[in-house]
Amino acid sequence: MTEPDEVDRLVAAWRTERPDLDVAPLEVLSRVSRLARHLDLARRQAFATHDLEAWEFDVLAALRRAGPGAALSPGTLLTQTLVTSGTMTNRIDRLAARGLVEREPDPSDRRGVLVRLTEPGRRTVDSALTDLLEREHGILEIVRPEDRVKLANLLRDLVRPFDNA
Amino acid sequence: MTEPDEVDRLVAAWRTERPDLDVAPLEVLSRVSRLARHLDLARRQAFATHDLEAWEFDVLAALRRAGPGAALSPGTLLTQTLVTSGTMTNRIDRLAARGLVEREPDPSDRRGVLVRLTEPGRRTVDSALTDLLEREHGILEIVRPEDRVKLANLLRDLVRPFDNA
DNA sequence: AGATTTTCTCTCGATATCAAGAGATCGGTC
DNA sequence: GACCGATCTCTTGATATCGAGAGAAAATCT
Repeated sequence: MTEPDEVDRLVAAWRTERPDLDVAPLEVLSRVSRLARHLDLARRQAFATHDLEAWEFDVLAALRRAGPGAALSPGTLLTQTLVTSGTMTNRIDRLAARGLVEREPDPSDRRGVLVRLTEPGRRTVDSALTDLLEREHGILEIVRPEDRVKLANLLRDLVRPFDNA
Repeated sequence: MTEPDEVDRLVAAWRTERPDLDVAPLEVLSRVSRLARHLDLARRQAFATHDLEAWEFDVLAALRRAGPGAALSPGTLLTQTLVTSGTMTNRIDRLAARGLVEREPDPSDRRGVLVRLTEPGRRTVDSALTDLLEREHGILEIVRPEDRVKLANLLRDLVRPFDNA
């Protein structure tokens, strides 16, 4: 251990007040939560340069990953972004108002709608992703390459039970 | 690597659509964000048994860590929980309405208020923490004890730059 | 002392989200 | 071929949060 961080202080405080409990899990899981919070802020900053909110990127990125010319249903998008259907309707509305996506009727299901990335939408998400990855690369630089792999593998083990369930 | 997870699929999709980019950072940082999301849900479930919302726990836990008989100002609480002052006012209102905390005037600053944990509040946060740690211990069981330490140390290195800034 | 700046909590208006349900269509079954 | 549950998107109402600012008291400066 090098220098104590906020979680070290948190854990120490709990050990004083609740010496009966084993608070060791916090050493890992509190750091995961806190790091995620900081990453969220960093993402927001990276996207702000491109006039993009974090939620906008999430939706555009899902469409971008689907490949050129692909169009996804709101249902698919909401399972990928983990929001409710009402929220997704609202998001698509606003993205369409900005001209970043288009809604079109699903030819094979008259209940359904397909959301397609426009050319400006593609350009926006592409440049935002480039920026984001640069910034994230900078965050990881402090960890040795072989430790990044180790980290990725351990985190995969921790996430898998949730993904499956 | 054992079996692919959601992030493996995400990374593979980006490598197909954006072969020009180095998406390796996502292997670590996307997993951090996703794991944090799942941990949030798990926390909510653990607290639901105690009729407690996650935000209620955050406030009560900060007070509990301050030690028996301690009372904290709203200002201190909001730096610890990273919300705005308007939000903290609302939270204290509701916690006080439930009888879990009490507001009292700050004897040394007439602008100020001190928030104190009531006895029911202390009991509630204590039992919720016990439950939470049990659940978190279960989540970490899949990782070997020495790897938990490794994980904690690597995560500390990643978080530290943010904590300092 | 008086004046100015800072600090502290609370109020208010706007907004994004969720949960629940409506309306329409699809897919399978009798 | 008509029902009937399942599925899909959108609407609506409630709520927690944020951001900006008000009001009061403290700290600082001249």
